[in-house]
Amino acid sequence: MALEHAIMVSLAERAGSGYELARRFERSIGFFWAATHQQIYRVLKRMDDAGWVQAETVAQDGRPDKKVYTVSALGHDELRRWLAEPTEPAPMRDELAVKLRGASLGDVQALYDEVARHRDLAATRLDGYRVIEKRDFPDPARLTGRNLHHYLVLRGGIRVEQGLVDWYEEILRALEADR
Amino acid sequence: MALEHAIMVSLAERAGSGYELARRFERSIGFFWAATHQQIYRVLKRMDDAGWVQAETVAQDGRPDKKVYTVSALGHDELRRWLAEPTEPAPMRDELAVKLRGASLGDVQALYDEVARHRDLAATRLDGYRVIEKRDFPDPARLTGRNLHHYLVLRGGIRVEQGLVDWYEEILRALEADR
DNA sequence: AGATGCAATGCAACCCGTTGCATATCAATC
DNA sequence: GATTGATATGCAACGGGTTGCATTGCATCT
Repeated sequence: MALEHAIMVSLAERAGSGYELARRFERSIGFFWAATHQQIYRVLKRMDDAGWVQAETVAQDGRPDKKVYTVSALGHDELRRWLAEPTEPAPMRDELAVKLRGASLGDVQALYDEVARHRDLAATRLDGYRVIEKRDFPDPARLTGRNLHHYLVLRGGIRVEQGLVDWYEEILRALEADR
Repeated sequence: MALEHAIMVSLAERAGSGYELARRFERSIGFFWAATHQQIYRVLKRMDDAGWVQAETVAQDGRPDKKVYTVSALGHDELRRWLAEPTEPAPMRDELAVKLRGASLGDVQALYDEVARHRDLAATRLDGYRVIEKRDFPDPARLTGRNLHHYLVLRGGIRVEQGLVDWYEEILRALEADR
């Protein structure tokens, strides 16, 4: 599984607690690899047992203690091993596509509305990505190394969302013409 | 879950056995909702117990018996209920994106090769979709109802794969420029 | 004659993700 | 004074997906 490795990639960039990781997964990393705090805590513990990360308890004033995790040498070895390993493309899972395929067995107008809703959701996410793109990568041609890689991941998110928006609008146009 | 409903959508189009369904999931339906034969057999049994489908054992000569499943009235009710229900967009899961984000922690050249491999895989899938598009939907403007819906699902597959190919090529160009 | 492969169905074990719940501290608000 | 909300961590149960294995019959290939 890749959750361990996604967490280590994030921790290698900057050490952090489970709670902080959960918030990172809601933002940047979570755009292409989702995880809840329960998953993260469980996996962090497993990785601690395996020696991939080390925890340091940090007392804070005005807040509960936190455990700040760092990737160990063993963890870095594992990360390199995993990075070198080939990755199989994940099979697609699109529930809306299943509903579209079965649309004529139910209420086509309801599906139309649902597609419009998904279009709006995707357009909102796309806007969010574009804001990050302009804010964090104003001059993409000059990027190198890690920053370039981060930018390219964001580009993937933008392309996927744009593709979805275009698809949803094609569906809406076609369903209107079929009414 | 949607596997039950994906199976019912498929069975509503045409009755079939678990084995036949497994092959359909390798082709058309599986493009946007993957399932193995073990999953399918298990779920078919569950649906039979729930009364959503009915099985009829059919003897064949030269081949083992098969159980041909049909969607029952109760199953159609459940399908309509599910189709009317809102669908939440599934969170993305892209392992290659995680590796790209952590690329500088490992061998960047190996990642380059891996991206090239994924580009080739996506391009092959895309070609397959385009063949189906030309063969089964030569005149998309005239499509209506169920055929239109099937076409629109295929269009989604084409758009997604094309988006991936474009993304992978952007990555390859950028990594070359960064060498 | 033996091996491979396809058609056809199924069990069992394991892992992962989801959901619901629980707990504690402090700040800010009502 | 009580409630909400953020910070912070965690357990337990359930359900779905994955993987490995098992069986039977026939056809075809070596």
